[in-house]
Amino acid sequence: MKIATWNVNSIRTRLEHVINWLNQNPVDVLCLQETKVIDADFPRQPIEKLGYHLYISGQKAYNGVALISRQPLTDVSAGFCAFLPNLDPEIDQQKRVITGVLGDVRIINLYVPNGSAVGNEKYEYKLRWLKVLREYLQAILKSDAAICMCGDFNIALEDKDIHDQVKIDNHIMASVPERQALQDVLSLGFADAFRKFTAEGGHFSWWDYRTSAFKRNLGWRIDHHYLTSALYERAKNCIIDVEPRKLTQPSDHTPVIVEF
Amino acid sequence: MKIATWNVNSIRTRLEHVINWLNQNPVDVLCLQETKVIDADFPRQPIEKLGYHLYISGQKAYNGVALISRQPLTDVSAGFCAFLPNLDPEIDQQKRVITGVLGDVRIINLYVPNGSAVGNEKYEYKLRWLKVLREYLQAILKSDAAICMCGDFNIALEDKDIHDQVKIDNHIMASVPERQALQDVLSLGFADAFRKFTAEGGHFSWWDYRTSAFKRNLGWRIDHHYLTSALYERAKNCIIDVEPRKLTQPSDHTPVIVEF
DNA sequence: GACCATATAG
DNA sequence: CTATATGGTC
Repeated sequence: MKIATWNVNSIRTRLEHVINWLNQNPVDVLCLQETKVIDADFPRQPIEKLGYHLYISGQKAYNGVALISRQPLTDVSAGFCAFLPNLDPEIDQQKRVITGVLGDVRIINLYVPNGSAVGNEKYEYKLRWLKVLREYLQAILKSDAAICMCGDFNIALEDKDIHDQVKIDNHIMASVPERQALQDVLSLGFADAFRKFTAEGGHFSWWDYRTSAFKRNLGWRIDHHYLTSALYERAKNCIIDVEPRKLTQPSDHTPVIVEF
Repeated sequence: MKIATWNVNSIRTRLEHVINWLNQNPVDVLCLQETKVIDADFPRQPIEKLGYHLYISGQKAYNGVALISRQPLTDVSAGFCAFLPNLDPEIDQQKRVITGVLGDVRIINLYVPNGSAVGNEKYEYKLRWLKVLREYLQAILKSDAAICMCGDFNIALEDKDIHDQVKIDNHIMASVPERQALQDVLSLGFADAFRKFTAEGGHFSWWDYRTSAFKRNLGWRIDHHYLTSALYERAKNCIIDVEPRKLTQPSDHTPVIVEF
């Protein structure tokens, strides 16, 4: 089973890239983030014409997540409230969570808030959101054992996940509080699939559009697959496909694929 | 000598179309309107690399005219005030006029105000502008005999220059006062090059982007070459090239070419 | 309908 | 730098 994650930065702008990539990379599930489109306007036909099933949770202009699956998924739901019914539903106004089950694996597709800059309002929201994510996973873990939680986490846990031209100190996506908040999430029993196979740094999944960051390979590894232990044991490989970032009008992120 | 006029509706968006068209249509002078760019940002290199000389008068977002010429032009100037120094310079804030001389022909490239809707403020400006144009031409006629005045006039002088699905009565670009204002201009001694060769209606140079107007051929002939009498006699043909309007991301106007 | 400006986000 | 929303123009 192959599960990929890709922040496409607008599915409508990136539709051709996604279709071409799926044709060349027949994964079982492709998790998209930043689809940036309401459900009614999602380009559903072109995906389904390729033989995939589609599950989406989008909004206007921002955020938005989608699951593209070769086989039908079961128990699909969007938002934290699906597993935390007592939660203030306001947390699900931003469409950042969608989940479904394939075989014995629950896939959780996340678009973690970026946070803008350390200390501001959006940063506080990011930390609060990660706390809710932890509760959400606790609820899910009551019923599901094999979980693949993937997506754009907007956090690089280790300095070696970040190019060396940036002052990491208190930088958004690398600050101690957000790293700690993510570690608190992972402490429920998740491990980074990529790090099972690759120890060294210099592997990135996101390069800022600005300052020719990709050309200079000034990237960050912020798109992850976090697996519960039994699934982590089954992981056969986890690779970053840099090719789509080389295309014209690329997303600033590139796909990451785990195989079981 | 071939002189073309083309409202490109943004030279930056249409640069490739213009380059391809020039390669396939080696005219002596191409007059552009609605370049929509300040002079500093005009894509000068790609035009000059093709072997053309470039003379521009642009502004931010709106209007803007340019002369693209195989040979250098002489006596190039922009704005009405170049020939009417006592005029309030405010009239030249909108970049709608550029002129230059090739051989014995003075080319005047115009972007006549659209006028928005009959009776409103912009319409009054259009009528005032056409009065100033008349004075401008009177000044030029003191020194120049052979004049090719071309561009987007935003006026269809005859009903047969307009498709038959529109209520022409008092319609902008067809109202009596603006037609009269243009006739007053032409009465200085100008004649429509296109009508030297083609009497029938149904020939258009502009089709609204909306309501699939081009597909249904619901167009207007509002882009013209008006020639002084001696030059009118020398005119060998005048044709509308509809092809560029068929391209993807086209301008809403298409080129018109006169040959002497 | 397509373009530009501005604002916001990343 | 590359997206989207809104408002203005044609």
